[in-house]
Amino acid sequence: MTSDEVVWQFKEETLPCREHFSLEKHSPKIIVLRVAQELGVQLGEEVGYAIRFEDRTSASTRIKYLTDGVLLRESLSNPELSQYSVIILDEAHERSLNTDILLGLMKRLIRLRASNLKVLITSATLDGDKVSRFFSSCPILNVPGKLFPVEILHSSEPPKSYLDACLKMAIDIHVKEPEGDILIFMTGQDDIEKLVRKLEERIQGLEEGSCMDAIVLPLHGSLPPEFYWLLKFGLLFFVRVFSRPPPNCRRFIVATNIAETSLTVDGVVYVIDSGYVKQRHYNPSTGMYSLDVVQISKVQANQRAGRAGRTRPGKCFRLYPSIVYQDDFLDVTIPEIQRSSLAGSVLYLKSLDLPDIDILKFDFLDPPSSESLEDALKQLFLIDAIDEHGSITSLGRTMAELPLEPSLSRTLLEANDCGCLSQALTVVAMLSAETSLLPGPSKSFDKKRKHTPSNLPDGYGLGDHIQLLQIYEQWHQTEYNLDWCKDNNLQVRGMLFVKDVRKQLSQIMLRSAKESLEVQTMKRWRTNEQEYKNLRKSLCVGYANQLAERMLRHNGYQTLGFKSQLVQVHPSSVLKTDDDGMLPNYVVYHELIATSRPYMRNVCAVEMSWVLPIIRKLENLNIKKLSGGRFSEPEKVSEVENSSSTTTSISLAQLPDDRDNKIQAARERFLARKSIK
DNA sequence: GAGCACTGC
Repeated sequence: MTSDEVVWQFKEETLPCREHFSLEKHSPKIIVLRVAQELGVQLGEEVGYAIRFEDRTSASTRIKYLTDGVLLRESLSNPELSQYSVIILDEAHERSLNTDILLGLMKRLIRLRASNLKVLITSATLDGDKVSRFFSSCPILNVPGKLFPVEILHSSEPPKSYLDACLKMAIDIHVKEPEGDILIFMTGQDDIEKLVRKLEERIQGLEEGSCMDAIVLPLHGSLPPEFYWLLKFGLLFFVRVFSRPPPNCRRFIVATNIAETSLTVDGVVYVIDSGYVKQRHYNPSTGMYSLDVVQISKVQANQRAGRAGRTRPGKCFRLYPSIVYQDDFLDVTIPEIQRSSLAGSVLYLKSLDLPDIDILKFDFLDPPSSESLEDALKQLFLIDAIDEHGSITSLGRTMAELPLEPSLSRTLLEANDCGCLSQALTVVAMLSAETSLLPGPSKSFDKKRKHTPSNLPDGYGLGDHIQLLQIYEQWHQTEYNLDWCKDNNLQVRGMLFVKDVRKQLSQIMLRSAKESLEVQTMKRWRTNEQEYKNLRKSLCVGYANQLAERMLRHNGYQTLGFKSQLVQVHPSSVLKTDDDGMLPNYVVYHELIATSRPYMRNVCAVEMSWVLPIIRKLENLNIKKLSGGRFSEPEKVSEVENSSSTTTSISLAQLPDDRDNKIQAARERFLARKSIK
């Protein structure tokens, strides 16, 4: 369950207080409040909820609302989920990684608990027949929607520049169509800001009195959450165009796909759909993530159109021809499970110890590629979570209990042995919130300044992890002063999240902590030199699969792993060169991300003596053993033969080639169009 | 020299 329409259907006075000003996090809370009210019971008694940092349930709870992630955690300690007699999986069409795993687990549970468990899967758009087939032809219930009709109009040909096309279309609607807000779907913050500026210019250029007033509002994830409330209640604090408030004022809302499902804006009558979305995609053969602009799916296109028909009949203007929609768009969005690294999920499933389940043949609604599973096994082996036969180790079991990616869990366990657990907890928590810490490109600031524009520490040049640690330590010394965050350009929301995560991880680690964390915290918060070293060593163990070696007389790096890549340190890194201008010989990285080039983001210097045992382990890696004979090393013949022979030897379903081609073609078309303007 | 769609355990 994520933030939901229901949020917006409540009156202001029923809203609970908002600690951290985080709206999304509390939406289940609001729904559950309504249910408790209607049943006339106290929240937390018969009706309760559980979300990441909060459990409001008791022994008397009969209806429990929880997120898919929390339910997965629960099945870790009770795989039969015996405390529940009915499980409703909501929003299944969103196909989150967690929901997909739950669908597989539910299929097994239904078999095991046929007599005393009922499962209901609800979905706005998911293909009912497919799910029914998956669950051995279970019955399908159709509940008709309550949307008003939406007229869909396609452009006759693809635009040369979709930004300009959005601009023109929006102005056209404003001049010609009767009142009603306009929702424009763009791909990212950058384009949104550009379009907002252009729209404002154009609107100001319109003849006074020729049409109604207008206000242009951006809507994307990095806006402060307070903004959503203002948007909701029509309070116009972004009044830059016309100061006169509604009713005689049209809102232009320029949004990312956050407005597709997560947020509903009342009053939208017109939708402009660019047909594109930004999507993160993991490539298991390179271990690299990329954030690409891709064509949306038919499901997404229809979801966007539906946003026009929530209050009255509306219109959706698609900036692409209907033939493109018909022939080029995928039917459904690629589920997250086919776009992510699976190390965490595979470890989780292995730790469940289901005797009747073979992880590599796990029954997914849409199975991930075998390449992706193979990649996950190799990653897990290198960090000692599974042994050479693919069985989970006791270390792996502890790792699975931590709500972290396996590399970070491994780092914590190693740090526990090295006496720097407190520091590692901080680094790991900081990394969990990393993207929401720094407010991004500060255009108003001096661009020539390097790296850390403020008084923030520099990690002694040893790397970004050390810097993250130092930042949190400084914040700690101000007794978590929120003004300090603002002064240093750190997002308050992000820092508070880090504090929550750190606390949660500490509690889980307490069970296996070598030295009481109390003691560690009592020690001075200033980390000493030996602790920095131990911390880097722990990171090296955790990131065994994310190592890189500098090339000779060159500051480029080569990743050390099953598939070597040429990469560079991301320019935002605080890693420093030595007196000869050279970067460290060995580094670990948090993430490989392909943007203009393949970059290592969040880099930390490590020593060769720590790297050698890992290289030895890499040499012993045997995928055939790891997968119980399911996968085998590609035979070393020619490149072409090689790839065809591996595909045929694999029994699991692969991504259909056709789909990959479609995605690639769409990306190329988009890039071509962007470069034209 | 570069850039961050969206969730959330």
